[in-house]
Amino acid sequence: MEDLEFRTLARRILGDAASTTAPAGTAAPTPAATDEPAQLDLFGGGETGGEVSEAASGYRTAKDTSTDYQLVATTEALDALIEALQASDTFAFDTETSSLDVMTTQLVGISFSVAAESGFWVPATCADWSEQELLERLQPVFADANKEAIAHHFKFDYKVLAIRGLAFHNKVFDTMVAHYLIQPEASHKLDRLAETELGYATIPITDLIGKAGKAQKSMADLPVESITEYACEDADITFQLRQVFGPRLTEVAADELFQTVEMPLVKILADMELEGVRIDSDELNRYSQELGKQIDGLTAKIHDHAGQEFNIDSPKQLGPILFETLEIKARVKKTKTGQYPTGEEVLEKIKGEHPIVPAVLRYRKLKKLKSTYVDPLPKLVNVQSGRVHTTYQQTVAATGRLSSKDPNLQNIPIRTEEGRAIRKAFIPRDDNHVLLAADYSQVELRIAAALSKDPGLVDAFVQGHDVHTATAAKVFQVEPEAVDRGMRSKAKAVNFGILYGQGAFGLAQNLGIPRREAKEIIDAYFVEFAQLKAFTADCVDRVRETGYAETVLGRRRYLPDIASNNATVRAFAERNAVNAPIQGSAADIIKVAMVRMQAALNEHQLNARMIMQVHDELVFDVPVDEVAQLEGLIEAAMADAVTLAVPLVVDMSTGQNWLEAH
DNA sequence: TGCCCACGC
DNA sequence: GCGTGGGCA
Repeated sequence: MEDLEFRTLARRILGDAASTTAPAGTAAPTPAATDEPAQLDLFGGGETGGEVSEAASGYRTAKDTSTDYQLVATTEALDALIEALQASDTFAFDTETSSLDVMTTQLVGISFSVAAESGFWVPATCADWSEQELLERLQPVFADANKEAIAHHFKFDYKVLAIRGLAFHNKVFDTMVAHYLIQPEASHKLDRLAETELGYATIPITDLIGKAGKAQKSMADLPVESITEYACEDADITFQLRQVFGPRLTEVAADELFQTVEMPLVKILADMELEGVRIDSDELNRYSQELGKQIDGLTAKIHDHAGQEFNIDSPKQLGPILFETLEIKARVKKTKTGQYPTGEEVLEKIKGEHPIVPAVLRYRKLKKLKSTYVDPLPKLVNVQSGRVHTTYQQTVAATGRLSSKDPNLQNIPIRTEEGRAIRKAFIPRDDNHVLLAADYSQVELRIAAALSKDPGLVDAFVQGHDVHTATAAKVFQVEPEAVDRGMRSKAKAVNFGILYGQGAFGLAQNLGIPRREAKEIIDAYFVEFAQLKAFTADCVDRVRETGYAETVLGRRRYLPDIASNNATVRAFAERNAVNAPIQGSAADIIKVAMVRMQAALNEHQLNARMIMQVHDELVFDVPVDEVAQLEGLIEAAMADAVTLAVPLVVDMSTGQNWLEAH
């Protein structure tokens, strides 16, 4: 790769940028018409899979596309690139890193593209600059609020650069999130989209660093020149995808959702992840020891009962012990694999038959707690920050929800005493701070009420009544004062069932009652809440007509299975048709609240930080003297996120740990 | 690697 | 209904 000739560079870029158009034929993979040889041949004469994949897939590749990919490794070349970036009102970029762990990765370089089939690769360091010097040169580009930055999975690149002090003020267009709105359940990987949307097969990363395994190299191990084509291609493809997805977002009526919710949210999530959550590792380690002792005790007890040692974690071994050795009579049939069922539900039923059973149940609970939460959490604490830095995934849940991983902060136990102990280990940054948890009360049921306009349900919320008690009163035809716990819990189960599109079978299973009784309850329910019933039917009808379910902000979920000939498959789609608008609207609402809340924090220049999102709950790390002010801002941001036919109610509480903050 | 189970909303 | 993750086979 030659050093670029910067005098001609700007002219060439500007010329290209001026004539850039969205590529035609975005769907069908069309082999390139050009017989022009690729500019670069990094891999020698046909040693790699380029030709193979081209032949096999029919997609164009770098080899048969005339591209202008340039290495930028001199001050003159960098000057020209920055000039080109400043002359363009939009640019795509992509960071290359040595690993995918943002907190520890090295920055290898950044690629840019301001026009289709062209790109620039800028190594993080070279003879002419250090990493910091490079970022200082690029800072004005990223700080330009009038410029659009395009990236695929922007959150990752943003975090890598933000850690290094770069300030971002560009308008953001994340092609991954855009595609998530266009086709939520499809793959959003860049390589895949290059194929399906551009008919182009990218250079496999394995061509550079080898296949996964011990011998796999890191991006940082390669000579910078050899990365040029690969890195430029990513920025180029990203640039091209933006041209395709812009109009597509309009077609699916998702412009506003994208611009005003999802794009602002990307940066907010990134900042939450970088901020992290402080964990009391000592507390968890103590608890781990305690759990370990209890598990050992239970293991001995269980083996003692069984009269032999065996693997309690293995259903295959546990089954025969329970039902043959100990001859516990189970009124259950074996599973299709010929094994005894040992699920919690089964064991719960035969708890009284033999003392080994409750011991196994408790053993499982504690083992699960220890291996899923107590032991892994301290290992995920970043040594520098002393906090866990989760990753919020914005493009995986089909309904529009976020998900959280490494660690998953959205499934930390709360229901049992032993589980709740884990929440005690989530603590504020220091003695001067508290955790503040703010959660939407019954948000999905309120959405169901608002969307259906069912008078009974709407009334209960408008009057501020306990919705499950109000439901029970109607279903069981008694005064609200006469509703007992059993009635309320049954009503609660039906309310939840509605949200999940669940039928009599599911309800019966949940409540442990005969299916006939479950059906009676549901029938009575739908007599009282006839409009809610009509709403669920409308949801299904609309999906049949349009092909998709839709949330309050117009987020779509396509459900082609609604027309399936397979009754099971079709029924699943029908449940989704009811659930997706409800669950998805709840996701929309809290996302809006997060955007509003971050704006409020910025506007008032508070030191409080939003640090967690758990579907209907936001958690803040707050200086004690900001608590009162913050509560007012949260109430305003969350309760008024959208206007519905029922009020949104927000419950708030503070504490010295996450458990206390509930 | 896929399946089952269990945790959250 | 929507997820993530541990452990077995």
